[in-house]
Amino acid sequence: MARPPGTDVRWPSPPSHHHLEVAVVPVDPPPDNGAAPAPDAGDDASKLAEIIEGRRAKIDQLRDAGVEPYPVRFRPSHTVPEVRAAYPDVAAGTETGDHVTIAGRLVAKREMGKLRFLVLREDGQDIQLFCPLAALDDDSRALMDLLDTGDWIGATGEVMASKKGELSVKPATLTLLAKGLRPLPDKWHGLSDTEARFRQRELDLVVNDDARRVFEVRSRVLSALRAEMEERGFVEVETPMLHPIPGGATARPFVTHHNTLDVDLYLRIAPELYLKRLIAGGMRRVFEINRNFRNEGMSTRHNPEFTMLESYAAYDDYHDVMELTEGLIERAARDAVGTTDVTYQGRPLSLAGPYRRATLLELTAEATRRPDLRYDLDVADLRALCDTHEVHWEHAWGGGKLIVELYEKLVEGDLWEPTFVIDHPVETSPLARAHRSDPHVTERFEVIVAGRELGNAFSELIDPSVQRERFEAQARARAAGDAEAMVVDEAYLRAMELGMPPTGGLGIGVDRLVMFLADVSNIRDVILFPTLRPEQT
RNA sequence: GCGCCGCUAGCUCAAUUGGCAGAGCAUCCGGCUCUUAACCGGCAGGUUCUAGGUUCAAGUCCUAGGCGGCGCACCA
Repeated sequence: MARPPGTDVRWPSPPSHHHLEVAVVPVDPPPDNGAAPAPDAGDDASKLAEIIEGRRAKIDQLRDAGVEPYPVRFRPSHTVPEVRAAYPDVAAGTETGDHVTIAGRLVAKREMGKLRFLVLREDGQDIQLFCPLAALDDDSRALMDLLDTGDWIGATGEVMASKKGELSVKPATLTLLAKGLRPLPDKWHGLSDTEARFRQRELDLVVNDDARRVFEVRSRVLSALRAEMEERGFVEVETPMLHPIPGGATARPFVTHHNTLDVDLYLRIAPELYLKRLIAGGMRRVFEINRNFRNEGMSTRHNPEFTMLESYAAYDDYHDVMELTEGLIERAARDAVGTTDVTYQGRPLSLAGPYRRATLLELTAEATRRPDLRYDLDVADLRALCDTHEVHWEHAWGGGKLIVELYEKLVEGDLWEPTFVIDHPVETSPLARAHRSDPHVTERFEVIVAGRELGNAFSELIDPSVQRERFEAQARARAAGDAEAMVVDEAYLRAMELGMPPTGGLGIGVDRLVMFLADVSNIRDVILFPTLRPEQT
């Protein structure tokens, strides 16, 4: 929460991280043991307050008995998954003679008089603690009665299997590692309230196996992308998140302010311009995986901060980048889920290349049944075509923009299998170079998967004079009221004037790639702490 | 930004045309040495998201607001 001094994110307004917690139900402080004051035990919920108070009382009892409820260190000999893996089949009712020390969160207790069964969870895997009270030392037996689900505990004992064949550890000692104050969600139904899952991701991770699975997939995707890039000779770099002027994409930025410099800065909407300056400087192949921020609408596919992979490779054109894109997506799929043949939202999806390649113009011509479709058709004709298909248009738009709008409305959503939609018009592609054989379009592609844009790439524009003209056209659009249009970036132009080799550039939406591989439909399910309105009380 | 839907105990959910707010799990108390959604008995737990309104009576109907989900718009 604490921001570095001197920064102050002004948009959106800084959330109040320390709204007053008014204790409606008074909670007696623990008697004089120096314990921290109650965080917020006394919400309006009396039952919750009662539970928390009961657990505080247990902490007092523990301290009175000389047990530290929040000790400093613990050394397990094995993780729970390691124990499970090491003893795949212990015959029912047998003891192995092997002793282990394990740790985890207590997630269930089943008490049968003098025999107790505890369930310990670590790294998403459970193991049973088989606890005849007689097998425990005195301290552990006393501790047993003060344990609650949610507590972190350690256990040392023999690996065995119960009469029903459940792999178990029979502890001789139990150690409290951290006392939990709050109850766990329902052990059977778990936590299904979506808002609670997003706001309290830690709870989601404790009780929902699927949440853990999704973020494991995400982690493997990130590793796979890095491995593939490195194997292809790319160097990972980090470029600024604070930009003096927003650039590299058409999007509305977040504004912030630096106090010492007394200048407004923008959270980056794309790293593109900085990465290309590195290419101009002679770094032959670079990539960055990091956050971008766009101050625009939120939806199941858009979070205000999202993760992009961007890469630039000297000497390459967009055909090379298509090959790279296929390699990255295939690698991510294989490493993250073991196959390129996945199921997304109940429908099969093959991520194995090579992907279909089709021009934006031919796809749109087909969808509109206008084989004569061209970018230089009379604008009135194209506007009429938009009207026919109920596509909104504006007078400022030229033929390129009109055809792109038709494409997005009529074509994009229906492209299920991965498709390279290539050769976008110059009008909507200010940073891409003109096509080598068609002046109306650029050497650009978008890779579409399951009807959604997953990546965007082009043969980069490297001619500084043309780039200046494109910037100036954008600046005119901006002056005319287009808040997303680009501004002239002189520092970037200066780098291009130094000389930039032919370059192939790529951007892939990592969150969306994870969505396909984890088979989830809401981007918030692949972002640990998605942007939400601040909680109010 | 617009539309639709949702919000009831710590969690998951009920509550008939507007008629005494309930259950399961969890908690608390008692019992139980092979349970695994353990079981059995008992106690307790509520600002029904908020503020107004209609009504003899509102969880339920009306108005405004809050938060979330989904769809549309915008974008990656």
